Amino acid sequence: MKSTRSSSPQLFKTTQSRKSIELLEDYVEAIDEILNTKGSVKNVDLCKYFGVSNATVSKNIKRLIKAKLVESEKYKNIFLTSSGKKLAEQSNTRHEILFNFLTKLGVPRKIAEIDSEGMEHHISKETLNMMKKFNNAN
Amino acid sequence: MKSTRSSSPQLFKTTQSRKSIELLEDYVEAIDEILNTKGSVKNVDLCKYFGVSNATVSKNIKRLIKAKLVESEKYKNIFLTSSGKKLAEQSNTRHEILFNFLTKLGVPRKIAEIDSEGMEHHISKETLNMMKKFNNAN
DNA sequence: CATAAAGTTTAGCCTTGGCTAAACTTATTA
DNA sequence: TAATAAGTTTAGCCAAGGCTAAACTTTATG
Repeated sequence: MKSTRSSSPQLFKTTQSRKSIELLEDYVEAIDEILNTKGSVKNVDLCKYFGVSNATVSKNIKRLIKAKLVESEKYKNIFLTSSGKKLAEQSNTRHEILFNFLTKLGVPRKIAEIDSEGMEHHISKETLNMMKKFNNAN
Repeated sequence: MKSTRSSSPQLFKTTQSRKSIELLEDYVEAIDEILNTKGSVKNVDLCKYFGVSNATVSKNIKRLIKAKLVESEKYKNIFLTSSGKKLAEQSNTRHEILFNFLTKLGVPRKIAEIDSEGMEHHISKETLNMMKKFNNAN
């Protein structure tokens, strides 16, 4: 019943890089979603989505461009590159599996949405596969 | 089957504060664990645990002291205050529920350990309760 | 018990991801 | 179409959480 866990020094990821990957993933997911709902994406859409300032979005879009995940000309619309699209789809799939899993577990949709948002960057392929199995069986 | 999720602009937490809480929780958990295994905690123990430099630990310990979660005199052992202990216990409980849940779901221990480490700060009370139920039923 | 080794803190640097204010561009509208 | 409004970028700030190198304290050893 208890199944005590072992101490886990240094399974801690290289924090700097991990965090910035999270940000990139969140952005491509958001851009993909906004594209699918309103057809185009600009700075202001992402401000609203993330609840941050226009300056912050502008800065982060530059990071995405440098990472070759999005394309955009000054003052113009924001697009996903093909690798941006690929990443967005991967993130989305993960997100969906997790969200479905939580709702099937009995978590209310609203809360499942928040939790899956938070957890999605911290789940291994293996765990995700187990969740998929669970989803299919329930 | 699909159960599409709603777009979730601005369920994004106030990132700055959230992150620093995560750090505090990780530290009190680590301190608690080290205390329970080797009886005392010093800078070097936390360096090994987190895989960061002595300078980083020193700086973070100051944050913990400012937050009244630990007590420590210069160059001396590190202790948890009563609120530090309380926080450590809460974090531990969460961690354990999550870890047990993942293993019961079929995730290998090693991976469950890593994943629960990453996810524990992003799980709501509600989801945790569902996991507890699942644990008891399986 | 003096000196070397080990451990801790401090100083100063870097990057990330926030912010506001100001400058600049695009869109609207009188 | 000129003037205003709306949107975007830039500049410059801040805090968090990393780092190394140097200073300082504690512990161990010859």
